[in-house]
Amino acid sequence: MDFVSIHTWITTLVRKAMPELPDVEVFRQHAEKHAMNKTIRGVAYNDAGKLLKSPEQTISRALKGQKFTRSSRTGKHMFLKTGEDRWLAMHFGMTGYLKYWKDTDKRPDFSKVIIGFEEGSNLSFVSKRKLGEMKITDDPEDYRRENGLGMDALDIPFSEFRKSLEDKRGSIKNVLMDQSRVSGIGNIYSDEILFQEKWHPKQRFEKLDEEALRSLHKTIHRVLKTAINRDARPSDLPANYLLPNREEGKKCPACEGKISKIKINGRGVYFCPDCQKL
DNA sequence: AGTACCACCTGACGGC
DNA sequence: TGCCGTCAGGTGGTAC
Repeated sequence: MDFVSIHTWITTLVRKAMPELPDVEVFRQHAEKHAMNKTIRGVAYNDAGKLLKSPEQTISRALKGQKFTRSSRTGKHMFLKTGEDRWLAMHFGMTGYLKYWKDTDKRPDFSKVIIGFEEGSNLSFVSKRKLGEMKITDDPEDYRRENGLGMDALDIPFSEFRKSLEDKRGSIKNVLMDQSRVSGIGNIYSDEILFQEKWHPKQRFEKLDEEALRSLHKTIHRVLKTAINRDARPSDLPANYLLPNREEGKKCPACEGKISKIKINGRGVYFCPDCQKL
């Protein structure tokens, strides 16, 4: 193994916190497993800056002395209930994640907000950059409406899927990532879905027929579910998936071709030009 | 309406 | 070793 391969291998291993739907679902499960029904002693803020969309005081007041009693998620947004009509809403931007920890030497770097429980453990909102958000809302459903979020990509039945996209036009890549129609799919997983469906990213969405739409809907569900079952670690996805090989020039897992990279709206898009023809 | 591009932020990495 | 340019999975706004 040469140096470049070793380097790629290491970055693949340590790469984490890719907050699209599967990642946020794993954060939610992590919170559900560790952080529920424990009395909150207080909240500490560390360079949280513009992450906070509610004042520190509002967040602290909503959490202190309370317990998280429920969790929910829509797309890439997650919610923890702290009281009657009080929910902590979180979005993780490009680098955020949640981490439950006990010993001080386990505190993650870049813990922007630390929720401390009376028993001595903590839940960190970790983010290297300040692109995510945290706020208090009285109802996740209102929050969803206010933010113009479409139905969750994992929950949406086919009839709703078809309806919410019926007048939609443009590249299939952009359509999949439009959070106002179907929420939760980002740049990474849209690449995987298109690879599985063998659509070129620039395929016009409006050209898809009923059968193609049905297949797309099924594949969205399958890909997201598979990722969640593997803790949203791209390197653990099945061998016939694109994501473990999402790198320019790498061998396509389905044919003898090589993976290409193009730009769409300034985002890096990876696909196999032999499998995914326009 | 769809697309391109910039801005928001800041760490990580490659090249020199 | 260090400086500098480039890039990154998020969203939102603007201009065409």
